[in-house]
Amino acid sequence: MKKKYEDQANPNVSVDCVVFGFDGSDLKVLLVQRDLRDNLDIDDDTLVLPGDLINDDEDLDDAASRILKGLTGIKNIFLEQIGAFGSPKRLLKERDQVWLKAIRLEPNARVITVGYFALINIKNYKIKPAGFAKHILWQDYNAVEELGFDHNRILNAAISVLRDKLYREPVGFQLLGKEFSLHQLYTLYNEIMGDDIDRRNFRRKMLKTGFLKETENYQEGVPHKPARLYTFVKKEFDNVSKSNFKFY
Amino acid sequence: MKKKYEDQANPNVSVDCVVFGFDGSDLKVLLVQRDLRDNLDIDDDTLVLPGDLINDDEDLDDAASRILKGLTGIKNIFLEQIGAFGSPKRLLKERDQVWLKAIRLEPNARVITVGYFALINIKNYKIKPAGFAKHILWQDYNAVEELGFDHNRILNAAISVLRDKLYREPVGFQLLGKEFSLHQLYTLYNEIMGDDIDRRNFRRKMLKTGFLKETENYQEGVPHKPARLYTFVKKEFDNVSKSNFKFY
DNA sequence: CAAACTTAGTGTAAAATTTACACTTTGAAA
DNA sequence: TTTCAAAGTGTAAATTTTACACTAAGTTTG
Repeated sequence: MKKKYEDQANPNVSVDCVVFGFDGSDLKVLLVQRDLRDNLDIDDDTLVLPGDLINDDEDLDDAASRILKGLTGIKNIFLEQIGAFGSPKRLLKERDQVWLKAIRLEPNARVITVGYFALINIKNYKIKPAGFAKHILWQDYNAVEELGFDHNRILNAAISVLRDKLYREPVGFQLLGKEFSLHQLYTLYNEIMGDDIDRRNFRRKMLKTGFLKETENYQEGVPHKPARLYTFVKKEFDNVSKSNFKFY
Repeated sequence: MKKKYEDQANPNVSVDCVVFGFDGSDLKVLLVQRDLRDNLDIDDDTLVLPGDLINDDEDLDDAASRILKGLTGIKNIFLEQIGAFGSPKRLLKERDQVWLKAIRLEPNARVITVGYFALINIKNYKIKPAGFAKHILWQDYNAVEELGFDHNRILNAAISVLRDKLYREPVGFQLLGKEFSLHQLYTLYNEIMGDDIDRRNFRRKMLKTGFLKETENYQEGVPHKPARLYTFVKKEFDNVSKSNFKFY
């Protein structure tokens, strides 16, 4: 099944997206089983990052958005480029070649890919069980094994960028709901940064800055004392960030 | 004059390099006057970043090295990718179109470019006056005006990356000679970071870490007390950097 | 309904880091 | 020998970071 738009597709440039999600305790990545996605009748359960060739008249960012829209149905996801991956050998694994020959008009073309990373709130954009569910899955970041193409490399680059951004930009909130408890934020940082952050110090540091606004709402349905929920106020962060604020 | 290797060139992917140098007081960028470089008889004094289409069998990093080797004659330059630039409109300025039509086999091809930035010690790699000098120049970073294509955008991205790296990685030493005075290092940071760093505190912070090794040499030929020269010891830095060391 | 469980929520003191700040020294040039 | 330019040097105050442990509140279980 060749894609219908492949006649506008540029054979040499693709985009691949690392979509991170957080389920409250673990970091997840969105992966695709490419043979199912592409309806191929080949023996290949290889997982890959969602991606595609770009169209000739399409901006790179737009290509990434298009791919994510196709997967999650949602536009306006937090999305940022992480760089280009262009080893001439990046498509030479045997199974990758089989896939390329089955799907691409020019399977031998040199393809460089541009990596993106996206952050979404898993609960907001639940993958629809029908159709999609067969070939798309949230996998625990720590459970990811060998992916197709050079996608492990892209994933590694993405996690570095994510850690870096978590450290100095208010991107963690993208992974949480609009309202969240300090504990959820704490767990997120603790999990992704890998460090062992002091819970009390974390709380104080976050609250002191003033960019977390207390709501009147509390957690519901939890089997313990419900935590107060907060929202992130970007305007306040912009003040703080000028003074070189660092998250943990 | 079509380039001789253009038959191996991939028409859709190029590489552009932002080469930074430091002359002791100002940050410089290496620019090329493209009509002279390409021996074109067109009325166009547009300056651009050094760059070229990649070859089909060539890694992106290698393409960047090739370009820099061509310009400076030197391999093993500090070189790092800063990302892909792929707006479909990036080549549409009128003068850019004239140039493309004069030089490219496929002047209308969609080209995405991968930006690199390089740091070199100006004194080590002086541009040879013969031949080169006509079309290549070190320009003060602050004096850069409108460049061809989307190269101002690439330059902006590069300076951000440079500042970021100077802040947390020992890359400043790439811009200096093997032996340097603390004052030279200070000037470099002060100039590029734009901040007003306290000289005494800077000295102390740098020395305390232990990755600067005192030599027995002093500046020569300066009309004042000559400063002691230091070298950077990477091994020592690697210890320090684990504890999340930050330059200014 | 009482006990057990789980997470929420809170303060302080010591250590480390950052900041602000000014005068003396040394060599070359005038 | 005077002048000039940068080299080189220390301290005290303020701020930030770190380490650390108990009580409160709601749910579940026996």
